[in-house]
Amino acid sequence: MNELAAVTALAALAQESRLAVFRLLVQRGPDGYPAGEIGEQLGIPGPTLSFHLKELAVAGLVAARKDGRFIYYSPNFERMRALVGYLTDNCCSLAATCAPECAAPVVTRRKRKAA
Amino acid sequence: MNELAAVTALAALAQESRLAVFRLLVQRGPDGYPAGEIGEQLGIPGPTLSFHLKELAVAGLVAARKDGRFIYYSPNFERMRALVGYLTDNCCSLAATCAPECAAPVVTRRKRKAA
DNA sequence: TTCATGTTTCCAAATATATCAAAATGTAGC
DNA sequence: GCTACATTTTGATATATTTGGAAACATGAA
Repeated sequence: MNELAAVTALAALAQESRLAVFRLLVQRGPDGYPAGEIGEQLGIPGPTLSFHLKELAVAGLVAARKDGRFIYYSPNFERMRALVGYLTDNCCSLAATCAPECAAPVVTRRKRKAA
Repeated sequence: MNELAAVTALAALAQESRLAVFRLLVQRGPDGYPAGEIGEQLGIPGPTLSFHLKELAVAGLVAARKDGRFIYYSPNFERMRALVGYLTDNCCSLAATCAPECAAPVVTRRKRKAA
């Protein structure tokens, strides 16, 4: 993930409604929810929700799958993982400062340069 | 870290200049850089930089320390760690989906409830 | 005090974002 | 075809963010 992609993803999550939408989708898992269901659960009117879903989709954080008249939105875990990876790699000091789950990480994710 | 704090921190990082500033400070470490040095390294005019530094400070991501005529800005690693923790806890599916450094996390960061 | 320097505040303009009513699009069933 | 429903697009408006010049503020040195 490059800087532009990171900024885009961060901006997508840096908004109350969108963060709520994304959290809801994460809770739900890969099946996702149709737009209407999301709007109902969070009390967001259609056009507003549509606007926010598009932002999340542009940032690559959610995927849309059409099924009949419904459009199911689901979280892109891979993308989210990439964002967290970017933050830990670039925005924390050394090694595992921002990877709290790891007591003592031994290997990093970086590819070794050819000698 | 609650939702509001998360949104604030995400918004602080969701801007090209600010992300660059924060990355620079992280690279630098706890000693920090005076504002002028940051501006010079990144080519950001004084008033603009001041505005961005304030945003980062309000979000709790940087600390300011005065030393003579200089104001040294340094990253708040604890805060960043909290943000990454929030994201992994709330915005990733199960367990370690977004903690790439960990092959098999055994313990979580959560405090055990008193029995 | 005066000067030079580092940084911020003030201000105004340009740009971007958020919201939602109304209209449009797409789809399923009749 | 028509109707009903799910969702998006349009378009207008309100609000917020970003930018940087000029001026102000703060500090240290002479």
